[in-house]
Amino acid sequence: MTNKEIADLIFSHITKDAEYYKNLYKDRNLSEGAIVTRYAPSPTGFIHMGALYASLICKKVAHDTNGIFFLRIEDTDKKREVEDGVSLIIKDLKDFGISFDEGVTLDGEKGNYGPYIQSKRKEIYQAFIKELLINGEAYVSFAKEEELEQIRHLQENTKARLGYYGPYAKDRNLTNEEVYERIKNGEEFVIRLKSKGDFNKKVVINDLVKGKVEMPENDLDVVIMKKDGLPTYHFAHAVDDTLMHTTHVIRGDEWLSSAPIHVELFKVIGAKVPKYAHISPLMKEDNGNKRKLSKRKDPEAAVSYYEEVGIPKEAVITYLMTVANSNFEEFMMHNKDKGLDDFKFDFKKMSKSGALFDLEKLKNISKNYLSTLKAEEVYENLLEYTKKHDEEFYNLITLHKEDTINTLNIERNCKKPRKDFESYSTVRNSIWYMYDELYKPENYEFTTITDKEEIINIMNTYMEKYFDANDTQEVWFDKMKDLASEFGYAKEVKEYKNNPDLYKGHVGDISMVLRVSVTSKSMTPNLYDIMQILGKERILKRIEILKKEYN
RNA sequence: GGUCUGUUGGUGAAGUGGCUUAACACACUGCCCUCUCAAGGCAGCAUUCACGGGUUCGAAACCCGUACAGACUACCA
Repeated sequence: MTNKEIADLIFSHITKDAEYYKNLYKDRNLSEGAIVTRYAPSPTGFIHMGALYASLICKKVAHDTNGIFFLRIEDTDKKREVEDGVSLIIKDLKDFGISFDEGVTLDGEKGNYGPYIQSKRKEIYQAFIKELLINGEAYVSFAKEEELEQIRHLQENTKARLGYYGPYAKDRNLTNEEVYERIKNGEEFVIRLKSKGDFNKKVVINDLVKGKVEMPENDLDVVIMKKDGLPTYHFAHAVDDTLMHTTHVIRGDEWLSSAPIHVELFKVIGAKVPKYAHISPLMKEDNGNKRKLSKRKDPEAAVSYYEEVGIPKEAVITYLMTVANSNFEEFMMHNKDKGLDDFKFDFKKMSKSGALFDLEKLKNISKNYLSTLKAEEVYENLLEYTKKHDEEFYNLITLHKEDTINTLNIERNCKKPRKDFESYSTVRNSIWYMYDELYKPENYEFTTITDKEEIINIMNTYMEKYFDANDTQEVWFDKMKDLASEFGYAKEVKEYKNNPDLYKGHVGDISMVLRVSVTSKSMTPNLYDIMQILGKERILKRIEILKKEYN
């Protein structure tokens, strides 16, 4: 009995061969040096940081070279699949500006190399497998779980290498007659690669990130088709990336160890091995050890965390690129007018070891990013954020739109803008006192001058004698000096420091009285601007509140 | 057990045999500036690159070994 008869028995419905598909999916006509990458997740839930990181790199590399970046869904494990998994992936990535030139979309597929969902490619994989079977490159295996376990025990006891290979791969030697019989009897089976590799010989992987890695050749008879007729990752990878003409496979470094399997698989289907880049994962410190950032254990690993805290997507992307390419940060520092698109990604600048995910650094990037926005932009984003997370504040900033924008604009339109906010969620805590509705001081943070009578005297005198809403900042501050002088405080801080005995304090102490009387806070942005926004009536009202408290 | 990979301050890192007395950035500390704050400026923070050998006139860089950490070793990806 021939191999072909076995192949026909199993794959009676497969009429096309590998050659057919190879001819069907012609080479992409791309310019010299164009890189084709793919992001190929399993639909097992929402996107996390590590996935965003990997897809960002894939996209960047492709687009830097006028190449193609496509999305393929690897759903060959039906047990782990999650409902809406695919749309979750697409939406989450889109939120962060990661979109695809080709592949699976929210409404159908786009591109000429589909289907892009592996479960829809069953016949394609099977055509390749059928051919392998006929050529004797693969074989039918009936080994059950218990049998495999036995082999493993034997290997452990005799300190042999684990796995289904060489002398342990008994089903290699099954006669076609026996195979035929057992299939006819309805016995379950898988298809395994009949490996020609030699463990004592080396394969070299020229990895774009890890460099030259030498490993023993694969000699494992790995499963290429599971009993449900779907391929394993290894085989699907070889077939898909051949047919879809992926030039660079960028994936997590947990795959590096199985690269020899993939090299053999590409060879056995008569295809060229793509270039590999095995990237290191984002890590997290855990009891003195590093471990992979985990979606379940670490809240900051969930992409939704940033939306909730109000850290802009742009900051997250910038941070990830900073981690990905160590020279990106310096590039941005020296090219403030340029953006991510102007930067050229380089695998050589990727770290070989996993970086600890640094939330502090991300916050700093976020803070800097927010400081570059126009007040109106901050306002719009703040509206969007509070609408979802802080309805009370949303209503207030909607009602007091102009005041809010003016407040956000304090010391913003200048060379060295303020960097008060690290996220949208921290804005309210910084400017709440600008809203009468929220202004219910529980604690006046007076510092040097704390005498209640003195404070009220200063405020009365200021309002009666010095206040004028039309003053420029310079005039206003000169008046502050006069006010200080009137109460026995030095006009200049230096003057006070030189002759501390001559004065009760200095002009700064007087400003502090005003600041706290009007906002209750000792730390605020420019006082002049704050008072301009509040206006005379509201300032007077606030002084009344203070007096009530202090009488 | 086997096979790979990694290890430079608290963190991310630069570094490709002499320009290194180890960039830069975050964090931290101090000073300056200043009406407070946020910034900004300046300075400090690894006498040394996990450890031990070797090669060399010269090593963080090259070689060997050890330790530690991580990955893989599924009909999961």
